[in-house]
Amino acid sequence: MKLEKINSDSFENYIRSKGLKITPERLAILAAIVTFNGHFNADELYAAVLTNGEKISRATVYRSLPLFTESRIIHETIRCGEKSSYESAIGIAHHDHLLCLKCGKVLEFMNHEIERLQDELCKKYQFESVDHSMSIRGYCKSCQKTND
Amino acid sequence: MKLEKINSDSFENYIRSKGLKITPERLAILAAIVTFNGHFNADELYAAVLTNGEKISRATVYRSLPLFTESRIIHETIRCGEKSSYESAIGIAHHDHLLCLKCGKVLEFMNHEIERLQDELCKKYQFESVDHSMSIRGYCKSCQKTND
DNA sequence: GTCCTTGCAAATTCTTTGCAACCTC
DNA sequence: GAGGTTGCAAAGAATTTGCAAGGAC
Repeated sequence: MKLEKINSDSFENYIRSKGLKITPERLAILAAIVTFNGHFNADELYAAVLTNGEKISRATVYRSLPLFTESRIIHETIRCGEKSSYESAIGIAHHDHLLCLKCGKVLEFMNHEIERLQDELCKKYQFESVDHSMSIRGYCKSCQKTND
Repeated sequence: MKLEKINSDSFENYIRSKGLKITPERLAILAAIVTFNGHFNADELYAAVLTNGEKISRATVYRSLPLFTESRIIHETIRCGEKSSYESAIGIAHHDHLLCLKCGKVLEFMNHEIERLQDELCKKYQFESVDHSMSIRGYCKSCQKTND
């Protein structure tokens, strides 16, 4: 798939530009990241790599996470109670989140107008944006009824 | 100060409505929260309570955090690398964040238009909003020059 | 008096690190 | 071959929990 190729390229470029090395472990982790459509945490990523039949250690996953965030393959998203959570930044339309405090459901949405305002803001503050996350916490439709 | 009274009331109402109890420890923690203008984490909150001359245990602070978030006195904010971070939600105008990936600086801003759009979105999804956080990651003005 | 809370210390959970062997460039 | 990388197991950091004693209502 085209998108994946582009992304593995950008990862490899980053790695090389830093004088680091492409290893089978890192490629296995990248492959696992690509399979995620939504959010994942370190442990889920580790599990996904194992599921793919690759044997690596948890430490390697943890050590690779900064490389992937720095090469903008993934980014850290808000944590809502749990551990650090990441999200693949590739091949997915950017979106923001509505988090239900009751059932834990995550609704994703995308609003061009908000995106545009964010760009304006960055301009105003002369801030070079890399990515952003927005999340609204509250109660989803079905939890409002049962809300105590 | 008026604001503080209002907030300690809302905390006490919440506590009572749940059949829980107002304790000196909880009040000491609330008092410490009020002194924060910005962000803090569990340990900083614990330290602040001690600084105020109150002797409580770290476990009590951890156990109280959910109570304060549920009563909307504080809310969890995005974590950027560190531990869970909280922010007092009282007496402070709501704002969002620009996080510099290089120097770690946090710029705060507030944009009414974005707030308004968020409200619209919630309406559209029939989502009852409690609070929200938005953060834009990137490079601040001074770090762009030295950016490698 | 009942049931919630606290402090303590131990237990968990998540993440990082030291080190010797190993692999990439 | 030099220097980055890995796995392992141990170390660390943050947070949670069990339990007996204490406190709020």
